[in-house]
Amino acid sequence: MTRTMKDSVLRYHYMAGYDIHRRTGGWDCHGLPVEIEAEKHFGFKTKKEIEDFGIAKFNEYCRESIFRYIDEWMEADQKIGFWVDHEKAYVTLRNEYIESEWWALKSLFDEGLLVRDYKIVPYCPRCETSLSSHEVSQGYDDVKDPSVYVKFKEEGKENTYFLAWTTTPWTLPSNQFLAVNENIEYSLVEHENEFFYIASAVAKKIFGPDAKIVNTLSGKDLLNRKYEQLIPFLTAPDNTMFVVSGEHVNVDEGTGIVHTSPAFGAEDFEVGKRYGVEMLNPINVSGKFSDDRLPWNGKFFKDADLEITILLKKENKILKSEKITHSYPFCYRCGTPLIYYPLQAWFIKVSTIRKKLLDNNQNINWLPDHLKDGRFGNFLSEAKDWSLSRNRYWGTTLPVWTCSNDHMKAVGSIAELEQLSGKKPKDLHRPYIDEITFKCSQCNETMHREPYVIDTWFDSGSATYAALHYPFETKRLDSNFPINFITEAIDQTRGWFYTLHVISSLLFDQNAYKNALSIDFILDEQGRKMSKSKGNSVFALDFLNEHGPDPVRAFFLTGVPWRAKAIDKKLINETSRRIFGTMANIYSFFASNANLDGFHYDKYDGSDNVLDRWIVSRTNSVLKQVASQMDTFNMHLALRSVTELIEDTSNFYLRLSRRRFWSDELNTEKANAYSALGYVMERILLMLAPLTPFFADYLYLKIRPGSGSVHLQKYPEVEEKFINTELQAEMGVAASIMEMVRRLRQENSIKGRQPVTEVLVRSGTRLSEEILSAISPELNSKDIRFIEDYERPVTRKLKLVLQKAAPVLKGKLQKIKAQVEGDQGSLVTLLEKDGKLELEDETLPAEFLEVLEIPNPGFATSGDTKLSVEVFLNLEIDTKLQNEGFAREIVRRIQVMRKELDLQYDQKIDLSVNGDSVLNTILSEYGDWIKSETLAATLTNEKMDDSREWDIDGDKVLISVRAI
RNA sequence: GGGGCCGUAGCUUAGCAUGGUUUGAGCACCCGGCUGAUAACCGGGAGGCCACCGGUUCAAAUCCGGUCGGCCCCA
Repeated sequence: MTRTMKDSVLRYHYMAGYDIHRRTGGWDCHGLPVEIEAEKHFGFKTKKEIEDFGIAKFNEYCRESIFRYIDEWMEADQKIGFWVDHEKAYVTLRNEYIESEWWALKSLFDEGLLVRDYKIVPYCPRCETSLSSHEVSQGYDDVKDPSVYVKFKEEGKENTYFLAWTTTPWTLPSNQFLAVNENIEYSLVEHENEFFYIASAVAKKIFGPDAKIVNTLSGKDLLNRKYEQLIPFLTAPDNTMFVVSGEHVNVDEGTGIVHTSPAFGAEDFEVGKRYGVEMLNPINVSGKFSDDRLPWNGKFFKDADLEITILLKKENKILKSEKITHSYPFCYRCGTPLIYYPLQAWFIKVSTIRKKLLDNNQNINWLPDHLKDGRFGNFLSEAKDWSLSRNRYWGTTLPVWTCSNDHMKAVGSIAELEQLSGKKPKDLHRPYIDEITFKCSQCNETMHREPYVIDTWFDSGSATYAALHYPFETKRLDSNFPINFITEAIDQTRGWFYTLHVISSLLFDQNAYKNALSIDFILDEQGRKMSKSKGNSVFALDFLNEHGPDPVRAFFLTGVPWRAKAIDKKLINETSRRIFGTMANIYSFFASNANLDGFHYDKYDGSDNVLDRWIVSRTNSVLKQVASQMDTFNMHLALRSVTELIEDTSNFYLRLSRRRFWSDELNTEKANAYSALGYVMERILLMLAPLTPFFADYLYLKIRPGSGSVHLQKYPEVEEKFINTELQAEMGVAASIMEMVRRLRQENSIKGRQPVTEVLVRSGTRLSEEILSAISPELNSKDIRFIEDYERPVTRKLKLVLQKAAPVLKGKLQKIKAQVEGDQGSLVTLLEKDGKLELEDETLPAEFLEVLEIPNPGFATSGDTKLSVEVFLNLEIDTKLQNEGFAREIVRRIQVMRKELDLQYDQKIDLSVNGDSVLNTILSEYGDWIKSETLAATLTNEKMDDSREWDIDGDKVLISVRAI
C-alpha cells in the first residue's frame, strides 16, 4: 500500500513537471533478520559457532541472501506498477553508503554526541546483542508471568517484613535494595501473626478489606532500614540491603515497595550507581545463570522463575504468588524474551536534542495532522538516548578505534583510515575492517576498532545523505533536502519517520522531509491484523495476481489511508467496476461510433452544443480540484473526484448525447461531440494515470495512438476559459428536473416512451432553451414551461391541527373543521393576510392551521427543496399522444428485431406492421416517422410469413423486418 | 497508568476544522423502467435515537465534558 502511495505521488509529480531527483528505491541490507536467516541456514545456535566458522564466510552468505529478498520485492513492485529505478537503488551494504555513515558518526563523536557508556539495555540473550528502543517497541507481546509478593525480613525484628512485588523472580537473587517513595504513606499491617510494611493505598487490595493496620508512617520513615538478604547464595556487597528512596516508585502496581537489583533495571541501576556498589550479576551474556553457588546454575534466566518461587515458598518468604498477563518485550526478530542487562555500549545522546527535534517537527506537514503533536510529537518529547552498538557481524561497522589506555579515535572516511594505517580497506564490513590497526596519537599504543556493528536503523535513517554518498561524491544536498514526501505505515512512526528525523536534526539541524503521510494497516477479511502466526496474511503477490494491480491500487485508495482497511473482495470488485467498467464502456461507445466514421481525436476547441460545453466545463472544474488534492497528497480524494466525473460523463453526458453520435454523416455537430468526448476521456485518463497506471495507459494509447505512454505526458493544465459555473449550476437544476419527471412518470405509471402534454417547472433558476432541448428527449413532453408561483396548478387547502386546536375549540370543533376543510381558497388568503382566522366567534391562531397544497386534478407534482425547484406533470394523455406512444413502442420492437437479425446500423429494411384498425390509423399518422427511425425503405400493413407477433400493452401486433 | 485514533443504514462510507433546511452516496435487497453502450444503464422503496449520557446554544452528527465499545502506541 505504501508503494501505491509513493508511486502515485512520484508519477503525479513527474507529469506535473517536477524534476524527480530520486526515482530510486533503496534496500536495507544489514541487521539481525539477515543474520538469523544465515544462522538457520548453517544451523548455528551461538555466536561462538559463527566465529569458528568465520565471520568472512558468514557475512558473505548474508550478502548473497539479501539479494534474494530484494528480487522478491522487485517482482511485487513490478506487478503493482511501482515506477522506480531499481538499477540505481541504493543498497546500504555498499562501501560508499557506509562511508557516508562513518562521516556522520565521526561528526557526532566529535561533538560529543556519540559516547560509550555503561548502561542497562534491552538485550536479546539469543542474538547476544542489545536492542534500540524502536526495536524493542516492535516486540511487545502479552504473556503470562508469575506475580509474586515477596517477604523481605526487616533486620533485628521478628516477624516483620517489607512486602515487595515482582514479575521477575529470577532477579531476586540479585536483590540489593528496596525502594520506597518518600511521599507515599505506608502502613504496617498485621496478618496471621506477621507484620508487613506496604503502601497504605494498596493494603486493602492485598490483605482484604479487614486488613488490620497497626501503624502508618511515611516513606521517609522507612529509609535506611536494613533487611536480611532474601536469597543468600551470592555474597552481598557492602553498603546494600537497605531501603532507599526512588521517585519512580508508585502504587499503580505492586505494593509501593520495589525490589531493586541494579543489574537488571534502568532505575535500579541508577540506584546502584548512586551508592556506588558492585552489581550482583549472576547471568552471563547468553542469558544463563553462571555462578555455581546457585542451585539453578546453567539455567536460562526465565526458566529459573519457577524454581526460585518454589524455594522461597519452602522458606516461607512468599506471601502469595499468582500468574498475571502483562505485556513484555521480546526480540522482534527471534522472539526470545529480552532481558534488561548491564552492557557497555555506544549511544547517541538523542535526549539532549529533544527541543530541536520538537521544533523541527513543527515544520513537517503530517497527514493525518494529529500525528504531529500526538503520537510522533509525544515520542519526540520523551526521546531516549539511542543505543547504537550491536555485538554482531553483519552490519555497518562502528568507526571508532581505541587503544589499551582507552584513548578513542573516530574515523570519518576511507581516506582517513588509509592515512592512519597505511592500508586502504577494500571492504568496510567485518572482519576485514577489524584487521586494520594504527598507532594511538597520544600514547603510541596500537588502536583496535571497537568490535561493534551499529543498529541497522541508523542505516535507514541515513538514507537522505548516504544514498548520495554525501559528502564525498555529492558535495551539496540542497536540492534533495529536505525530501518532499515520505510515506510509511503507522508503525514507522517510531521507525523510519523517527530515525530520519533524528539523524537529520543531529547532522544538519534540518528536517529530513516536508510531508509525511502515515497509513494504517491492511487487515484481513475479518478485520484482524495480519500476522504470520495467525496464518492469515495475504501475500502481496498472491493478492495482486488474484485481482490485478489497478483494482488493488484503487481499493487501497478508497476511504482514508490512515484508517485500517479490511480486505473486502466485494468492495474491490465494486470499485473497479465503477471506475474501469464505466470508463471502458464510455470508450467502447466512443470507439464503435468513431470507427465507423473514421474519426480520430485530436483536440477540442469549443462547441455550440450545450452538453459539450457543460461536460468540458465540469471536466476542468474536476481537474482543478484533483490537482490540488494531488498536490496535498490526498490521493484518495483525487480518485473519488475522478470517479464522480466518470459517472457524470456516462450517466448524464453520454445518455443525453447518444443521438448526436448516430447521425449518418460526420457533420460538425457530430465531430464536436466526438471532440468533446475525446477531450474528456483524455483528461480523465491523465488524471487516472498516477493512480491506476495500467488501465490509464491502456486506454490512453487507444485514444492517442502513437503519442507514447500516458506516463510521459504532461499533467493537463486547467483551461479556465472552458469553465462555466453558471452552466454547471443550471445543469444541476436540469438533472433534478429530469429526475423528478422520471419519478412522477413512475408513480403514475406513465412509461418513458409515452409522450405527455406538458411539464411545468417552478424554479428560481431559468434554464436556457438549449439546455431544455438537451434534456427534452428524456422528458418526452410536448411542452416544457417555466411558471411563476401563482401559476402553479395547485389548490391550497387548510387543515386543522387537531392536537393543538381541539382542546381549545372543544364543542365547536366539528363545525369549524367542516368550514376550514370546505374552504375554496378565501380562508387561506385571509389567514395569510391576518395571520389568524375568526370563525364561529373563535380566534384561530396560525399554529392551529396547516396549509396544504394539493395538485389540481390531472397533475402530479414533485419538488427539490435544496434547489428550490418544483415540477408539475400533466397526466392527461389524449388519443393523439397515446397513438404517438404506441408508434414508439412499435419502433422499439423493430429495433429489437433489427438487433436480433444482426443488422448493421446503416442497413436498410423492408417493413411490415399488421394489427387491428387502430393500428392502421397510427401507421397512417406516424408511418413516415417509423420509417425514418428504423431505416425502412418500405412500410406495408400486411401479415407476412416471417411476421413476429408482439404483445404491446395487450394489443397484438405482427411485425416483419427484412433486410434489403 | 499515560497518550492517540475510530464509532453515521446490513456492508463501505461523505459531511464534522468555520454548528443552520428533512444526515448525503455506493453496494446488497425489493419493485418498476430504459434499450442503436446491453455480462451496461435509470428511477423508486425499505433501511439511520449520526455509540451513549450530560453541557453550551435560538439551533449540535458537527463544539465542550463524561461513559461505553473497537483499534493502536507508550510505560
